[in-house]
Amino acid sequence: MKIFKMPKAEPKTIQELMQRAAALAGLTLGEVAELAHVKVPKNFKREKGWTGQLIEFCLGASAGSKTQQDFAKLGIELKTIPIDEQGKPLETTYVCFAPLTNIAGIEWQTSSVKNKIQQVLWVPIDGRREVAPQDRCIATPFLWSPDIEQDNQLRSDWEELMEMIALGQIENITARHGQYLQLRPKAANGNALTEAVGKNGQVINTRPRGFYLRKEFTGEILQAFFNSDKSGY
DNA sequence: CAGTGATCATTT
DNA sequence: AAATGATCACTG
Repeated sequence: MKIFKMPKAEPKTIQELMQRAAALAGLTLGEVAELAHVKVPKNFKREKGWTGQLIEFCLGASAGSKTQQDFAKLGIELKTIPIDEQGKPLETTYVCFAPLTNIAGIEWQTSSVKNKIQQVLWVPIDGRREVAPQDRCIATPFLWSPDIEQDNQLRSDWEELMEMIALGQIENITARHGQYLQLRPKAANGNALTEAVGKNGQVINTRPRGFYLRKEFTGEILQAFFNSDKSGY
């Protein structure tokens, strides 16, 4: 049984990060919140990113809204993911904003999506709505990098979506496009607007969009890990 | 407004 | 019941 202690600084090595993460396994959000001296919301209607921020804090990620990975030095992105009793994801996973202008010449290999998910520290957490947030248990965190097949799956979807954007078809893209990577609105509300390319190449205003990993995709990642999990948790 | 962290809630 | 489209809080 590992005892979790709040970190004072950013982890300097992957080993240090993974040790901190491993120490969170089995704890409830309520227990972790107490260690962090914060209150657990009764629901997430008004604090949707609460869990992610808590885990960031617990692992020593530097706060702020940077476009880079959470642990840039280590090249690792942190993602909490809500799961059900079978370990299946309950929500899609937000990756990053989609560029809607000046996208000529942009490529998968250097894209924000590719960069963000090169190496992810997944922290699966019970996300069942029938369980009170304070009682939701943290499962075993694990490190993942896309294999060739997964990279190809995402690249294929990404190229399809980016081509539509480049051709001024942004308004025709729905969340139904993309088998593993989808494009959905990502904003504070429906009034938020940003520039994009219209049907005839003109500048139009549209709702900002973000890339999301479908549950089918993250579900396979989780399943692959749980099937080989030797942690005994 | 753009970006971080995501889940909510209406529609299908 | 599941997925899409909408939304919440906070920081530069």
